[in-house]
Amino acid sequence: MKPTIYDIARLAKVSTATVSKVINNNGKISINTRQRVLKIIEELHYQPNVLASAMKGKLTYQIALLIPDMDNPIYAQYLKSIEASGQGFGFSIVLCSTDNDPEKEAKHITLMRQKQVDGFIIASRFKNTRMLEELLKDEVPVVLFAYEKPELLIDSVTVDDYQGGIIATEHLLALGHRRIGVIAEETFSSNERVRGYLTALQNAGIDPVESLIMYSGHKIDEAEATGGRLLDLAERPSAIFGCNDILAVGSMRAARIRGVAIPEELSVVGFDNTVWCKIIHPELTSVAMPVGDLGQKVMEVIVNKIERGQKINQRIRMFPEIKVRATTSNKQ
Amino acid sequence: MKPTIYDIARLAKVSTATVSKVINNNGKISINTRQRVLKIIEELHYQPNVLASAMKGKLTYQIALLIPDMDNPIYAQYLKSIEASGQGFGFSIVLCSTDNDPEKEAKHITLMRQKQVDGFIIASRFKNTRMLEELLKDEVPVVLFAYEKPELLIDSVTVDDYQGGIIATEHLLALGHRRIGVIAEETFSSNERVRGYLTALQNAGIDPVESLIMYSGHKIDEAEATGGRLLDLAERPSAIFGCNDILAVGSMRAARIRGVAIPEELSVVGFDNTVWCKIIHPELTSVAMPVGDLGQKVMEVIVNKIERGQKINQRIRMFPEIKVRATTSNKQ
DNA sequence: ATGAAAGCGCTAACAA
DNA sequence: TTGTTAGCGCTTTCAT
Repeated sequence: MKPTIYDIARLAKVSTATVSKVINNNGKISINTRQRVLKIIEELHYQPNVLASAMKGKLTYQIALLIPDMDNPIYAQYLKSIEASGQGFGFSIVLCSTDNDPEKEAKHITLMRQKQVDGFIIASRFKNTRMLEELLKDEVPVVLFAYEKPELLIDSVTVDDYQGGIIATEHLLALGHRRIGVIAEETFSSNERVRGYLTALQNAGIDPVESLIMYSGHKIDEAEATGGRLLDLAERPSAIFGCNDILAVGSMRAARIRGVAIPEELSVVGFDNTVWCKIIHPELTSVAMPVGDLGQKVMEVIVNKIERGQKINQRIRMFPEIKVRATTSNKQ
Repeated sequence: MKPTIYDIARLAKVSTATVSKVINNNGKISINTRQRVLKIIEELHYQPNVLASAMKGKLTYQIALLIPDMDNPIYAQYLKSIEASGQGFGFSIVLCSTDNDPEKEAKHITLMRQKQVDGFIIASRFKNTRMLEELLKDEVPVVLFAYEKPELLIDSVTVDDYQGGIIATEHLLALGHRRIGVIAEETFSSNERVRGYLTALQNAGIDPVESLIMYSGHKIDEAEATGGRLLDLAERPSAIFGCNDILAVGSMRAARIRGVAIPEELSVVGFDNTVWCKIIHPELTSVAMPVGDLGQKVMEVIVNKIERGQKINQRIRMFPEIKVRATTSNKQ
């Protein structure tokens, strides 16, 4: 059997209370007793049972991360970043793939609450608003990541998507492009990026053309099809802004199929700056978010809520920056 | 306060024992009592506390997944597949990124044991053999995934890497290639794939050329450099087998830089059949493992160990198959 | 069919 | 400085 605190107490000839104090470094313990207890702990390879301590109102040091799926490489990066900063704060991450399914979202949340996780990080999108409201009502620590829910008073840590849309579009405008297509998804972030695109056009005194704004599913094939529709327009855009790298890469494929040269005949900008940018040819210009900092920040926020019951509500938006690569050039 | 089993018992005018039996569907409970209890549970939105039940010797329904990192897209796929089948079995996955660091491996294992996870799935590589032996000694359920440790009596679920190496090489041989380079990593799987490569050459009556077998780090830049060394050989190979897609894609980049046309002047085969194969141009021929089936299998194995204490040791190897795409063609 | 009660391993208030 | 003890929420044995 695994040794318990009782075994340690017995062998060290002290009470379990003393052992507990030694383990948790609180209360006053004489140096002698402490050493003796520590020695026994060492000898028996004693490991405190986190469950039992959580039962007494302590934390489980587990945070559930709800994320749509791992097919989009940016989600893998989110996960990596959040898990890494979690380690720094002493929290483990329980992964919950939602597949954009509100049912699954609800099941995960229910299950994770039964497992007494200390909080929830919800990444990228979440359909089940009812569930979110319930968490809020029950004062469960929740923070949204790379996602906002303006209608709810709920903390979030995101990149400034609107700003990102502006940056991407201004980059293309500066290269002389006037007819700029955009491919978006039906998500909050995507819409913000489109809003940035419109602002940038307006600032440049260009009237937005509705037919240049297209919506696509999140699979690469759908992106390719949508990019194709943009390229098949009677008056073809000279540049495309994909609201994420998948959408941009899909457009690049559509261009290749049609023999449209990138960047000579078509400039393309993506968003997320995933590794795809560097493996595709030509390398993709993309708007980068500071994923590492975002992960760090979201853990800070949720840990403050968990450990200090911090109630301050905040929407943190960090700045994106554009990584210029080979898919964008002056309009010819 | 969240309702406990006592609240339910009180309101339903039964004992906690009865409530417990209703929740767990065991013992004999009259239909009336059951209904009454269920109704109260419903009304209070009662959620049993998994911690407390785990304290009484039940499971936590959590499995720790140790995985090197998320940068390799195949790991993200592993994770996705394992998490999905975990859901099917009612187990959650706690993610532990090891970064190939034996210290981190050890820290995670210690921590996860304190958190009383029911078992461990260790994916792809694991350096800390001492830790592994300790788990085995303590009879903690562990299964290796996409990784084997021949010197230890430990269960594993993998693809048949040796066979995969044969398949990849035979594909190239069938296309008329004789001088085939290979880029490997210093891992068990990679070595198996190289072994398959050697076997296939031998079967074809070709003497392996030592200088055509190169080892690379796991980053794309390192792969590109190594691919470059292969291409800069006085007598350049007409085909390269990359022991994973990163290595293959790195070679493709090296080829592009040197103006070596793929597949006309160089055929390339990868391994893992990640999404990279479909986004790179030309699309990469790659050996695919049945990731979904592997994930399913590994959960089956570990859940049998956890729930039925199954002791049967087994190494399960599933069959790979090649997905032929555009990077391979007849030697010209 | 139902309930009383012990106890899982730990923490913390209180006593000594 | 150290120990006693009550309980966290649940399961399970043994009575009834």
